[in-house]
Amino acid sequence: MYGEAQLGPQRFAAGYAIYAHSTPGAAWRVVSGSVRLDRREPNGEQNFANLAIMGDVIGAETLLLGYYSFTATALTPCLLVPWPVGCRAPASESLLHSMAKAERRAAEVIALRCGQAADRVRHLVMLLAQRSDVVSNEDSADLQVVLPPRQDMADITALTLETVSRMVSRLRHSGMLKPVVRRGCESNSTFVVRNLGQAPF
Amino acid sequence: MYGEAQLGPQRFAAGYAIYAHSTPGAAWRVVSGSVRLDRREPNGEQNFANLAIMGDVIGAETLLLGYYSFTATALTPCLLVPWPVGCRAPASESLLHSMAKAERRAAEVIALRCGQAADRVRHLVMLLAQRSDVVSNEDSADLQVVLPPRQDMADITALTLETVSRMVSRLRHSGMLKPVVRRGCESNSTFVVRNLGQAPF
DNA sequence: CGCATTTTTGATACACGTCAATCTCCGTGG
DNA sequence: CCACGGAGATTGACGTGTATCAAAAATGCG
Repeated sequence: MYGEAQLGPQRFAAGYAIYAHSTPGAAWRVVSGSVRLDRREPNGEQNFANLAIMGDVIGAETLLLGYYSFTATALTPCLLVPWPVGCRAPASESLLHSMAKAERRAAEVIALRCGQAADRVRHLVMLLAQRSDVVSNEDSADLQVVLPPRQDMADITALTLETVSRMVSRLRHSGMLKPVVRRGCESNSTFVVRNLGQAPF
Repeated sequence: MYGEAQLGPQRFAAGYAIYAHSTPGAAWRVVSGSVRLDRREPNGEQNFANLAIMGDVIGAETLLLGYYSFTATALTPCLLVPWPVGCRAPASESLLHSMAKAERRAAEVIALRCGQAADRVRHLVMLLAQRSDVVSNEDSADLQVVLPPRQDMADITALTLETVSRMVSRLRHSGMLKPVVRRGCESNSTFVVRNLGQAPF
């Protein structure tokens, strides 16, 4: 008997290939972290196709096809659990729920690719930012974010890694992003997010 | 008794508002034509969120929520039928099928927003092009396309309408798009598409 | 036919891409 | 412990593709 669906939560390190296009496997729900989905173009390239974050379901197409349509890669350290499992609600309702969420996520990713570079990067940061579990003592509105590598951020926003790097630097200087200090040096991927009076969107 | 789900196929003219965000209604399948979905931003604006073409299901979220999450507008004359109706397959399979298709469509729309302007417009044209029912006598590989207004094409590709207009002109001059003649004058929305040796995508 | 809307075309400006050099961070081995 | 090398990130200089602004042309509608 295959044990895939019975496996428990699974952790993946940043950059880790979670599953590959057209291989068999099951669906997962993203508990924490962020995942990029890529599709194989007719010419063989792998291009960014979608983004999954906390609460999103990935690989649902395997329930119908038996194999994955996309390739999934961990952008940041992430935790996945098999899906659907222990759904109290009927299967179709669970499906509808994740379908509705997927459509909203797709609309958000599409929105990440219009407007000026500064806004795109800022929106991406806000999308990835989560309420910080650790540093919740000082400012109640503070969030934390683990940014993916610059090249991945560039793929998501349809910018270049140089432009993304410049925009992240600008956000740091403006005070919106404050690097977290570990072992005496500032991380360039983990930040405290301070949403200073920016328009809610 | 409400008759929505029992209604038959329905036609919409280009530019017609099919349904509005947060109003009650049912789901539809697009039989022909193209539809844009918009989402209401926190600031009140309506922004392009997704594209639906032949075979896509729109408004599936109403099965769960009872109301629409997006606003739907006809980009070109289109024909919709209620969904799901007369599904021989079990409901969950039909759902999965449309979910998988929605994910692939989202990936395609995301891909329409990267690369150079010329490629983006060309890809959009190829996405909207259908095997022409009428003019199928001369060249077997010829397709036909009804282009949406330039402003809508601009919203979809994240370009400006001026740039889109220039790219369409360029495609016309390159011979890829040939305007259909009606009442003696060339249409600027209906074209015969000739995929001359361009890369398969 | 005349007016409003959409589309086309042109001139100019600038935001971002491109290319390249430098810097930081880590792991490896002497 | 430090030297070395590779990968990713940062910063700068410059060119270009597209946005912007503006005007004319084409189209559709009453």
